[in-house]
Amino acid sequence: MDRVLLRRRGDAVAVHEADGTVTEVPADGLPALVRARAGVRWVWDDTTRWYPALLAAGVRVERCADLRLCAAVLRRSPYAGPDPAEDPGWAALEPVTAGDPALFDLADPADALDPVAEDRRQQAVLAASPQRARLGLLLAAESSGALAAAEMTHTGMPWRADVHDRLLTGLMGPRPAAGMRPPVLEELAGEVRAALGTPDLNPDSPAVLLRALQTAGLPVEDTRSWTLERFEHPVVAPLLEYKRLARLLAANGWSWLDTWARGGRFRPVYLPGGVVTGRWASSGGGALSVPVQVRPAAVADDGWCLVVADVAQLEPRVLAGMSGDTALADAARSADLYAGMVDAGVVATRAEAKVGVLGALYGGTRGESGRMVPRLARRYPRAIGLVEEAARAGERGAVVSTLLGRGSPAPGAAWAERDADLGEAPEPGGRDSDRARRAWGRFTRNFVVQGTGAEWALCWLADLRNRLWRLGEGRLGKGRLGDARLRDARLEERPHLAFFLHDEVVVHTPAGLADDVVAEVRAAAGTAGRLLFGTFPVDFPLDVAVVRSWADAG
DNA sequence: CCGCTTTGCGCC
DNA sequence: AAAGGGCGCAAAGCGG
Repeated sequence: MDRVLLRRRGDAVAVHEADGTVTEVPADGLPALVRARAGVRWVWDDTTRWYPALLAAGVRVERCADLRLCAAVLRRSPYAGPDPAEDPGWAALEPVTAGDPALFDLADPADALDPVAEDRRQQAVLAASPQRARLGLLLAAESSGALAAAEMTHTGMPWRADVHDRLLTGLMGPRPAAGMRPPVLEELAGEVRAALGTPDLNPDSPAVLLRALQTAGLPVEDTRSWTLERFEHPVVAPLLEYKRLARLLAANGWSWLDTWARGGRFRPVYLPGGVVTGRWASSGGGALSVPVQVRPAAVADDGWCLVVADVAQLEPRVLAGMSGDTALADAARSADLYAGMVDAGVVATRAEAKVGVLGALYGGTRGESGRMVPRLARRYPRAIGLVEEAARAGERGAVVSTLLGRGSPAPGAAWAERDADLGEAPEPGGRDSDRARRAWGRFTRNFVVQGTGAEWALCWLADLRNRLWRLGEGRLGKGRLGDARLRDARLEERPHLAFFLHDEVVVHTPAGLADDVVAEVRAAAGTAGRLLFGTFPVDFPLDVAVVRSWADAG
């Protein structure tokens, strides 16, 4: 496959071919060049600096290598090892977003880096890796994720502001003037003030509210809703309702609509590789926590629908695969892994199975979770052994790795942070440091599973992205649009990814292709399983729904 | 006045 | 009923 590197040269772009020849095109000629060369893997410093403009010009890229993201993976990977030859500028390079001043900055730090040398270095590191196949897959998946992320920001999630507005109005009354409370919230605030005998109380202030609650005789140390729920007092009901609505107003109210859901689309900014485990982070709009409450506003365009798919119990299935635990994989043969554990007689109830598995993944030690884990360890020694070993490694300060070779950060500054998080003064005798060590062990325990789960999801997304494109190609070519339109059919005119969150995707598709999309979503999950675990028999069943509104899924 | 931290809560 | 991992965000609070 051709590997062609693009490099900015003032107003032009230098095009470096695999055979070493270099040509230059003016920047505005790039979309045509990229469109003309299907099948190329485009190598560039950072997808966020190249791809949005191509998408805006109607050009979709099939493959790329994102040197920034790949450098970050290699920097920490135990399959690569530290490379003193890396220019530290790569570690300092930040992604950019539209409207970001850095985009228009003449002194973009990316331009001081040498992508040709960096690509050569990365290829050499990969070639020397003892786990070349896995690490190569991870780099490809990470880069593909960068493409998918840019595409989803470009196309956005269909979002009906009118539906969202009706929903808000129905819950809290009409939109108030800036800085005022909506009527229902004002009313609830009044009830809270009356119940506490504090006519001037601002319920938005936790400190003030806490003092008022204590003065009213409630023995609380904080104002969290699950703390309040424990008490019978006239203030509890209106206060909980106030908090629920105030939260919705602040996080996904009218100002969120104004800012993030303009033009009929919600366009979050995804940050691939933004979490140490390899999960994506997001910036702006709170894409990682779109409350169930507002999902009715995500409605497909007329004549289109949403295909919503999520993986049931991704992490325990991934654990079965990476540990080669056939007993756990047997339980995972069931569409409900927890039910599979009950059927196998490991635990008595589904609830026990769930709490036990979560305890194993997160390091739960107390309560029912702590009691369940030893039972699971007897039945699933390889799976539990893998996470226990990851925890022990973290406790002694060692680095752990995902299946494909994403390395955990070394403990160091983070240990000090963890101590600070616990909010306790250092004690002589090492109790705090033991506590920090165990906390780090819980992190590394979870890292290997969460991180490998993120790798599965990346492979799923990458394969699905290509399948959706081809699906659009075939149907548009044969069908309604005809050959002339085919070449010009943009991403947003075909079935496309609209949203992604850890283990869930939403595809926006012409209604007539929905069944094909469902098949492709399932096929892509099969691909991801084989890419990570080969022939090891672990299933990744999906819950899939074809709906008009996101709220109708699940 | 700004910018950072804390609090509380949404998601997987 | 809460616990155990990972996040982002808004408002309030606070220090400079």
